[in-house]
Amino acid sequence: MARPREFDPQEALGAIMGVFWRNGFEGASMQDIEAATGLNKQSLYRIYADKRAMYLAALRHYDETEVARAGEILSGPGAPRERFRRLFNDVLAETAGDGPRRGCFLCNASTDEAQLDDDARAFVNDAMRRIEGAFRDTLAAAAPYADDAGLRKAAAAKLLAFYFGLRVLIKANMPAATLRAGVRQALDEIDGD
Amino acid sequence: MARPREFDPQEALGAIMGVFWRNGFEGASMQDIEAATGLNKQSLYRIYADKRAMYLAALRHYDETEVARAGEILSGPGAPRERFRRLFNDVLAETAGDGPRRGCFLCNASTDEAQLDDDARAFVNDAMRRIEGAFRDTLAAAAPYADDAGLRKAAAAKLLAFYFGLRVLIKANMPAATLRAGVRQALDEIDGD
DNA sequence: GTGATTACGGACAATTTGGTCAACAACTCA
DNA sequence: TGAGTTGTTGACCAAATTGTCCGTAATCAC
Repeated sequence: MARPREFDPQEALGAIMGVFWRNGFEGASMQDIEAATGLNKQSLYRIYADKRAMYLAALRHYDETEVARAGEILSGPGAPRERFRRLFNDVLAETAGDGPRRGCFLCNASTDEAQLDDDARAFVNDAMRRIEGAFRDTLAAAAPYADDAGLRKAAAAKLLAFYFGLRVLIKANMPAATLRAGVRQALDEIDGD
Repeated sequence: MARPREFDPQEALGAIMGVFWRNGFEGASMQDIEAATGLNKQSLYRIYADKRAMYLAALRHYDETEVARAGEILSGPGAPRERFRRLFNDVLAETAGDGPRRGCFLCNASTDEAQLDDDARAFVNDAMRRIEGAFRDTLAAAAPYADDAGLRKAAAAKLLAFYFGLRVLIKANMPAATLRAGVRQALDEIDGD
């Protein structure tokens, strides 16, 4: 008994995520969000209480799409080294074009930390822990990590730092060749068949 | 023939750096800077043309103090592994207290990218390249890196990503024990005596 | 048609932002 | 003493910020 919604909320959320991902919280103005979604403030404020709610929703959306995508890659077939190769190559793909490099939304958000509320901070930290867990699970697929929880934890932590650092360097416009060499080196150090 | 300056510009610059380091460019208001330096806007604007000049000066100051400190650690005595151990331990020291973890100013700045001008962006990128160069020079101190430029480049890129990733994870409040394990693993993979 | 909901545009308010200006006090050097 | 510079305080401005409100058009169910 009412006029139906004409836009797709998920599509709008994707656009919102893009803006925050690129510009950060303070750096993204409502004007930017209006332009990216093609909606105006009223329609947006009907869905979200305020700008922070939009940011939190964008973080969740990132988690459900990009982080989930990494999880799927890691839970695919093959030995750990092969799985990480797919993951790192997927990340390196961002260096292909010459468009702007967005890096990792979680890293960006954790840098925005000062401007964020506790909810957002906790969400980011939790998402990073979950990625670490996925790294550990991936390593557990083969020897020598399968039988050595300590080694698994250490290797996962090392790869996690490498992973985020890689994304930082990508955003900082490091030459792709340098990054590829680093990835090759990191992959070579993953044991197993 | 004039009233002398009553504050130490270097000291003020250190305080300015701290504010931008913690809060980013947009996140740091002039009020914050006034409070941190103990000065008021007029005194600040007499030294710096505007807020961006302050930010750029803060980046330079970071380069001359913190980045230089890393360079000194790396150019110290010992085999490459030993030097990187000192560097990483120095970075991990930030996890000791329970104060706020600031992470790496360069990483934070590169995230602020969208808000920055070309000068700041170029400076950050250049500083990262110089750190990469220092990593390469450090590896060149011993076999097998001394004789293999390709290996040196790849290992330096890998360690660079690990280094920045480590600082991201520190800022994201990763447990110190996890990070120490990752550092140990990364160090073990550095070849040489 | 009537009522209800949605979208849009513009106007609006309240606050905060970076940055400027003026006036006065404090200090050094000649 | 007096000229010249510096620091401090406070007022002030123009612009941008988030968020609200109103009026109008469009679209559904009844």
